[in-house]
Amino acid sequence: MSSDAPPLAEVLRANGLRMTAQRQLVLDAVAALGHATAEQVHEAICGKVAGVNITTVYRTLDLLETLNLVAHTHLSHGAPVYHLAGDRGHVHLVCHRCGAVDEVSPEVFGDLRRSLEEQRGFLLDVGHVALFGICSSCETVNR
Amino acid sequence: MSSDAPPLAEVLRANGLRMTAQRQLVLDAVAALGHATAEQVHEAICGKVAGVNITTVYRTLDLLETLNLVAHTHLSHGAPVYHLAGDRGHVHLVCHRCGAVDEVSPEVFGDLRRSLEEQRGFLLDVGHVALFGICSSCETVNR
DNA sequence: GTGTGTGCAAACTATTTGCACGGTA
DNA sequence: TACCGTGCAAATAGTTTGCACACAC
Repeated sequence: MSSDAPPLAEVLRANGLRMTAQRQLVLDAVAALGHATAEQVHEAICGKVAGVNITTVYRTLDLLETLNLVAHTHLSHGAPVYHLAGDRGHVHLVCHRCGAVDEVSPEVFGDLRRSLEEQRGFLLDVGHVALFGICSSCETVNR
Repeated sequence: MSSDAPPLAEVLRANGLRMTAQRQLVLDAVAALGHATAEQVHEAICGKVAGVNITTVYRTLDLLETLNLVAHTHLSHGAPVYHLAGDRGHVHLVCHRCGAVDEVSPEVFGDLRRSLEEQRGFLLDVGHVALFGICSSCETVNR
């Protein structure tokens, strides 16, 4: 599970980049939150230390994505959601009604992936997929 | 194919709304474009007649969606893409590399849908799904 | 004539960019 | 010391809202 904590300093170093507190904070926040928007990451960091700018969060998320430490997915309203790249391959289930985000194993995509590749020559990127629908809670509660 | 052109005037009338040139233009543009952002719809209309405001396009798309004449899907970068509600159920394949948008029948979701419902009680809304990956063109051309 | 729909402009949210300063290496 | 990274503020993109006028009914 937590076997491969990303060696941030090393990765940065290897790319001629510098290790900074902000970068560690952003990476930690993403890891802690599971999946979160840039704004949510910013808020989480502000809860710990003051003075980290939202701009820096955006830039750092972008950087971390380039370094393949985090990845982003497009959920509902267009706010990209970031998560650890190690989590790549998990699929988001977004509830239309309550907005809850659940995750499933990409294994459920097995057949679909094969079909798309055969029928369309389309190489599905499972890690970037968001599925919409009604979650079990909402389904039970209402109507 | 074009058997069920939406009777816009009727639907509007039935809801106590008024028929206007703008509303017809927006609906026509969505139908003609297949899937397009609000801005693209606006541009398409401006190509025909001048003087239709982008604000009106947004408002009209929203209205047409309420009337179930069009629906929107979230593709890549956060700009919602509108299409005829009759097309609902088609699935978007978005290419990470070239941005091309292809469509497939929701039938390919058959098994997945069943799995999600059984495993998670999640009712998949196929019409709102966008899948990301590499399209056949990009796959062939470049590696 | 009456009230809805539209156009214009401004407000708003989310994100990006420019520039000077501060901190890492 | 040298240059990268950050903070601040302004710019940008996408979308929404307020208000007065115009048009559908």
